[in-house]
Amino acid sequence: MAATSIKKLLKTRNLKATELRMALLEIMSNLGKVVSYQEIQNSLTNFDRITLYRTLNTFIKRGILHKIIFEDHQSFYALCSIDCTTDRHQHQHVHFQCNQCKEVSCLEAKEPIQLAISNHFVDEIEITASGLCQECNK
Amino acid sequence: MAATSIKKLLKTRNLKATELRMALLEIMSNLGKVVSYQEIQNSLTNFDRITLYRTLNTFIKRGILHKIIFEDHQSFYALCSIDCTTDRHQHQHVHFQCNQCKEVSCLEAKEPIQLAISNHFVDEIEITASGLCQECNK
DNA sequence: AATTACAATGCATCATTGTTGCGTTTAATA
DNA sequence: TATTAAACGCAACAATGATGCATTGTAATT
Repeated sequence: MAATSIKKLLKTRNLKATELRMALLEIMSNLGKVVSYQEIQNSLTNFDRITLYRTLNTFIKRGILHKIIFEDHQSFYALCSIDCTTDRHQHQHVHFQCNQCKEVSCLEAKEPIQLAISNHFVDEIEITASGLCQECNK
Repeated sequence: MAATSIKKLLKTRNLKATELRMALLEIMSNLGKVVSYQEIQNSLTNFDRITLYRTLNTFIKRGILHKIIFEDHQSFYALCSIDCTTDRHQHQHVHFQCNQCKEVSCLEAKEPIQLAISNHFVDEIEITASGLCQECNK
């Protein structure tokens, strides 16, 4: 994603194009995958921990990023699809973590994921799976 | 669960029946629901934080408890079904959190949950959903 | 019932992350 | 360029995760 596109994205969400925000989105789009909090920290230089914390939360709230939590409490972040808005995240995918290489990926579902539970109103569904990824399964 | 049953359970997992372990399992089985880490701490008296931490981890490793993590990093714990062993957790259910009362429940699936991803080996699947529970949806 | 072995505890210690308040700085607009 | 609200950066604190190690307690044996 070019710097101008990033600025446009931020503008649509009523967010100022600050240094850390630009750097973060550039890293995320360059890596083009799900990244761990660790990776984000390692990729950034001269940043304030609290600002990063707030930036991530802001991005999640505004539908720019989404967060995935696995059993070991590690947080992962991924750029949202174009459908996500400030109001609502629209995810139709499964989050998969490879037990071997520990990489996380978003696997798009072909059909909307449905889940009916009697007498419950189901708002959001999150599916995480683990096993071996394409590479490690060879 | 009676004290003798708890002792038996611990014995089958090669664990000593210590005070905290007995107290923890008694609380879990009395409450008979998914409990948050907070609730566990509040229900216990005179306990060491690190011992509790290790006890929970031990129980998870031995297939006595399973842990559920929601977006807000709060941990929840539930007694495993009888099928879980030291080697492997066997869960065929969905974890549901109510957005209103914040209660978490395990909803048993009628059929085994399957998920096929091309070229991946899928080992474990975890489904979490949120919305309104039976009570709050009235 | 006393002895023994080792599992489990309790304490110290440190790291990481989450969270909030507040004064200062900066981006975006006029 | 001046203005203003948003965002930052720092301080401070809480909660949890994690490990080492000496001490204690459980469970099996004698």
